[in-house]
Parts: sequence; structure tokens; C-alpha cells
Amino acid sequence: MSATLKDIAASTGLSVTQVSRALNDHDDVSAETKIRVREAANALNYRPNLSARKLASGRSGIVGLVLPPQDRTPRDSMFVQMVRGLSGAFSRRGRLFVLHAAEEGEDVVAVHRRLIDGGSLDGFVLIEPEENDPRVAYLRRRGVPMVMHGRGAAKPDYPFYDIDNIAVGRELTAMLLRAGHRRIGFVNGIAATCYAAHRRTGWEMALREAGIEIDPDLHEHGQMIESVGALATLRMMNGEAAPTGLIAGNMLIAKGIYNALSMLGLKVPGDVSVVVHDDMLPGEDLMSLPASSGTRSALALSWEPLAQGLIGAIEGKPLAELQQLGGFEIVEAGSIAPPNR
Amino acid sequence: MSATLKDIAASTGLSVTQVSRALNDHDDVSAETKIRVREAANALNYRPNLSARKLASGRSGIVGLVLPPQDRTPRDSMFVQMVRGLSGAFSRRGRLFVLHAAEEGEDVVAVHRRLIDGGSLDGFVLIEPEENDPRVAYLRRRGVPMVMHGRGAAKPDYPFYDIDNIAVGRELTAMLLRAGHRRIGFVNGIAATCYAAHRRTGWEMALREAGIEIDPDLHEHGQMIESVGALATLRMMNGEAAPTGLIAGNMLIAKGIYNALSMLGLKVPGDVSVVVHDDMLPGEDLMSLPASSGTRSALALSWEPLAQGLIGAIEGKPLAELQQLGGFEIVEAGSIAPPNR
DNA sequence: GTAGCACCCCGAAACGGTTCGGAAATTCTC
DNA sequence: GAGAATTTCCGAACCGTTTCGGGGTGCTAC
Repeated sequence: MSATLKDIAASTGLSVTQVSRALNDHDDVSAETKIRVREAANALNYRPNLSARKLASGRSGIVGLVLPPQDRTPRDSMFVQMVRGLSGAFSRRGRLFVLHAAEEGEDVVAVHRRLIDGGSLDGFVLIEPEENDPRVAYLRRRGVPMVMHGRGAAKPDYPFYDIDNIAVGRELTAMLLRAGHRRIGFVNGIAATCYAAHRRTGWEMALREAGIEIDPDLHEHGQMIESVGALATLRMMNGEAAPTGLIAGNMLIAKGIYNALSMLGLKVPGDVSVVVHDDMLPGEDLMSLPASSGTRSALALSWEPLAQGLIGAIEGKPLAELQQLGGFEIVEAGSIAPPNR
Repeated sequence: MSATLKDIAASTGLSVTQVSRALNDHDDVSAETKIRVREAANALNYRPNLSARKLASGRSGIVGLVLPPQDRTPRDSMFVQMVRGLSGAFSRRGRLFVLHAAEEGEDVVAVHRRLIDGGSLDGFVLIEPEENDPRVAYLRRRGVPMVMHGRGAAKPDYPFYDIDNIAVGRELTAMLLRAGHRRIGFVNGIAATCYAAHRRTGWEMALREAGIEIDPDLHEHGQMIESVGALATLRMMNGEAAPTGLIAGNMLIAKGIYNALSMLGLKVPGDVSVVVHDDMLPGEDLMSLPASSGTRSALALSWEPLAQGLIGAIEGKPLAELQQLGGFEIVEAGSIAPPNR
């Protein structure tokens, strides 16, 4: 059905070898021949057979991602977003991106193993890094290329793309400090995640530099959902020394914070200032949120560097080139005022 | 790295041919040999190379699904659910399920084409059927097996799994008719979808059988989200002859209906009866909904039949065996009372 | 004139499976 | 006990691609 190299060879009068080399742009094929071959390939509607390619060269051009088994609903929408983004980024680079979902209770490493043994994938995008990630250990042992979205250590020994979350935490805190706040609360992401730890570090650094003692009651770890933001706010504002400024780990938390403050009859920024880190997740129903100051870094910006990083890893580029750090913007949009207490 | 047939052959003293046949359970291999081969395969930790298999036999054991490009957020969560379910169903059958997302604006047929030409997939699960589905036409032309979730015609000529949505529409309407209602509104799914059309047909049939004239103002097509349910309710209840019973296409619509009724100061079931078809989508924040009567059919029940259908199609089973219809339950849980007007 | 060098090309082997046709060993049949 | 049938096995070809090693031009340099 589909045309093969043999067909092109027959149609051009060349050997299969030379056709293959022409299509792969090797340098011992004359320019004229390359053109001729490409035209023939086009005319015959040729598409390389990835299975055959994988078998012969060890590379299929297919990369994958394993969706972790737990389904925490708020993230599902982000997953779809991510799959779309990565699909596009890889297909622009002539690769095929594919996703496989681990089953509830299935061992994630075993799933990777199954995919590698199947012998169809060239490498993996990993998400949700852990400190000493067993997936990384396994893939390294098998010599399978990978790239991590985020990182599990300050300076990991594997390819990754991440933003400087220490700087994010620092900047968010600094924005409030500059307005004169000294009691600054932080509703952060899940404690186990590295990015939340980094942001916490940034928060602590900024406070310490300003000569402010760190009050652990003003920090909260939790899922990045509305209810966590609301609960943490209610707790902190009812505490002994209520904060005058609040930091939200993302927009959903911010939504919870705004709701809780409104329940308490507190105005933003009159009574409480709020800053937020915005991942710019589309589709979330956040129209209703007032404009907020803070940091901003679209999650969608990570797909391209991730694809680039994984392909680099597959092609054997040195580690230094495969560890990329993304930036973030600073947004000034109201929601900050000097403290009134 | 990974063991191959050759290794097993060497370790058992058999030929590669016989090892292959033993592992694939052919009938000209002695029982004793089969056992011996399987043990050796186990000991060597053998996994078949899917690329090689695909090349030799035309089948890799990998099947896929292409995620349509539009991202309507309410469905994203369902997609993830579905991917998880299908992954499990196929892996239980020794197949690998994989997902590829089409990019915004990309032609869905072209994406399938790319995946087929790549020569790694055996078949596809299709979702969101259209009337004369171009994907079906293309796959049929290429001879690629498929199974549809839902169907694009009353009696399609391709494998599918669906529930009897005419019966659903009929039963929901009948439940209200039995309680004495004669003005029954229906907030249905998107007009272009086949299941919504079927349910509408069921609604019309039930009304007609009861000798009630059909009032098009009492029917609404729209996305299955809360706001659609609320808006439709407000419109209908403010109409000239407000309905005394309402049918919700799913739980999110029901949520909108309950909210709107509560805004209008109407009680359920005192003032208005409500029935709903429940897909039992997990993760939706529906705890707050009062228990409702209606029909119920878990979406999660479709993954197994779909996997079975696609594998059947790949193995060349006759069409009749590949067209499956699922059932639904009837739920009596209050929310219905005789009309008070 | 020939050694050296680009440049362009090709045959054959390999990747890891499946499958076809035949062959050896065993059992059955009369 | 010969021939047929059955069971169990194997060699070889093949799927579509890449890659290794070699080979034949034609040109330059001495």
C-alpha cells in the first residue's frame, strides 16, 4: 500500500542504499540526486516505516510520556494541555509524541520498562519529579534518553527544563516587602514537590534579608486548588498575628484566597495585599478573578524546550546543553497596597 | 540488552522458528517444548520487540487514539479518564494503548494518516462520531481496523460501542410522564452529536405515545456544562407555558438546573421534578447535588467493550460481533413528584 | 604516468521477529 | 512390515530500513 524505499529506488534507477542516504541528507550524495530522490519520494507519497527504522538504527523517532496513575482531577486538564503542547513541539521536529497512562496501582517504573522492552520508543518526557526519582535511575541504567519537566534536586545530573522557583518565591515576597509588608503569608504547592520547596526557600531568603523572622504559621503546603487557598487564608487571618500580604502559588489558590477574604469582609488591596504566580493555564474558569500582581510564566512555554532537550539527549548532546532554565515575568496589576495595620 | 528469540533458541537448543511458534502458541509445537520455551523466556526476561513483530507480521500490538484538536475544557477531564480506562483495558489484553493529540487546526484525518504511514499502529479507537465520519472513510479505505465510541448513524457499518440513547431519552421522559407530567423540558447535549439526537428522538417518541404535542421551546441543545443547564432552565421557566418536569442530559447540566431553580425560588420536586442521565464521571464536584432519579450508565463501562471490539476488528471478526450496545440502569431517588400546576 | 584524493555510488549484512515449505521422527493402519 | 498419516521440528525467505566496507569515476599534483 504505502511506498517503500525500494519503490523510490526503482523509480529513480538508484539503489536502495543511495535513496536512504539521500533522504537522510548524508553527505556522499550529490545535490542533484538528493533533489531527484526527494521529488520521487514526494510523488510516490513515501513515508518511512518507523518500525523498520527502529529495527535497523535503534531509533524510531517516537518519544513518549507516562501519565502517573493517580488522578487528581484539578491536574487532568493540565495534562491534556501538556499532551497537546508536547505533541506539537515534537511533531514540528519530525518526531512523534505519544502518551500512555499508567493504571491505578501500577508501578510507574514497570510501565516504562514495558515501553522500552517493547522497543518502539526512543526516549521519555518525565513529569512530577521526585527527590531520588526511581524512573530516572531506571532509565539511566538502561541508557534510555529522558528529559524532566521540573527537577528533583537543585542541581540534578539529568536533562531538565525548569524555571527558577527560588527566584519566583523571592520576587513574590519582595514585591510585598517593597510595599512595606512585614507579615507575609504563603499558600504554596504540595510539600513533596521540588518547586514548592524552592519557592519556600525563596520566600524565606527574602524575609531573612529584610531582617524578618520566619513564622512557620504563615506558610501552608497543599494541593493547588481553590479550597486549599480558602482554608489556609481563613486559618492565617484568624491567627494571632494575621498577615497583611498573601502569596498564592497559582491562580486557583488565589481564587480561594479572594473568596475567603471576601467572606471575612476584607478588601484587596485595602486590607490585604495579594500576589500570585500565574502559570497561565488556559481554560480554568478564572474570568471572575480581579487582576493581580505577581510573577508570570506560561506553562505552555515549556513544551518547546522540553522537546529540544529530549531530542538533544537522544542525539547525545552534552548534559550542560540539556539543562535549561526558563524565565518569568513580573506583573504589576494592582492588588498591592501598603499595609493598613 | 534485552533478550531476543535467538537467545532463547540458544538456551533451549531449539531453532528460532520453533521458539517463535512456541511463544505464540502454535499447534505444531509439543506441549513439553512450549513449557520449556516459556520457562527459558521467563528466565531470560524476554520481551518481544514490537517493531520487529510489526515488520514481520504487520501487527505490533499497539493501538491508538487521536485526541481531537479542540479543547473544550469540561471534557478534558473525561479524556484523561478515558485514556486511563482504555490503557488498562488494552494492557489486560496484552496490547499497548497510546494517545496522540492533534494540534489546534490540524486535520484529524491527516493525523491518522501520519500514524498509519509511520507503520507502528494496528488500529484506532475513535471518539466523537460524526454523521459521515471522514476518519471512518479514510481508515476503511486504508484497511485499518477501528472501533467507535458511540456511533454516527442509527445502524452504522463499522464496529462501535454505544448505549441505546433513544431508550434513555424515552425512559427519562416516561419517568416524568408516569408521575403525571405533561409539559416536560429537555436540556440536551450538542445538536451535532448523535447521542443527543437519539435522546431527543426518544423524548419525542415518549411524548407522542402519550398523546402530547411536541413543543420545540421545551428542548435545548448545548454543551454539557453547568451554565447551559442554568440558562436553559431560566428561559423555559420564564416561557409562556413553563414545564413542570425537566430532563438533564448529564450531571453538570443538572447542577445548572438545580441552581437556576433555586434562584427562581422553585423547589424540587415540589414545584418542578427533575430527572437526569448520569454518566458517573468521577472527579466532578457534584457532592453538593441532591440525589436525583433518572438513568445511569457509567462511561467507565465502555472501555472494556471498546478494547474487545477493536481487537476483534484487528483479528478479522465479523462486523456483527463488533457492534455492541450497552445497557443502563434506572435510578429512583426522589426528585420526582406529581405536577402541582 | 601514476599516486592521491574527492566524489558518488552500490552490494550485502544486519536489526528481531514471522511464516512457508519441506523434512525427520513417530505413530497408525491393514 | 510397508505405506500413510501425524507430530514435531527446522532452514530460508521476508518485512523496510540503516550502515559498513568497498569500488569506480574523474580530477589534481608531482
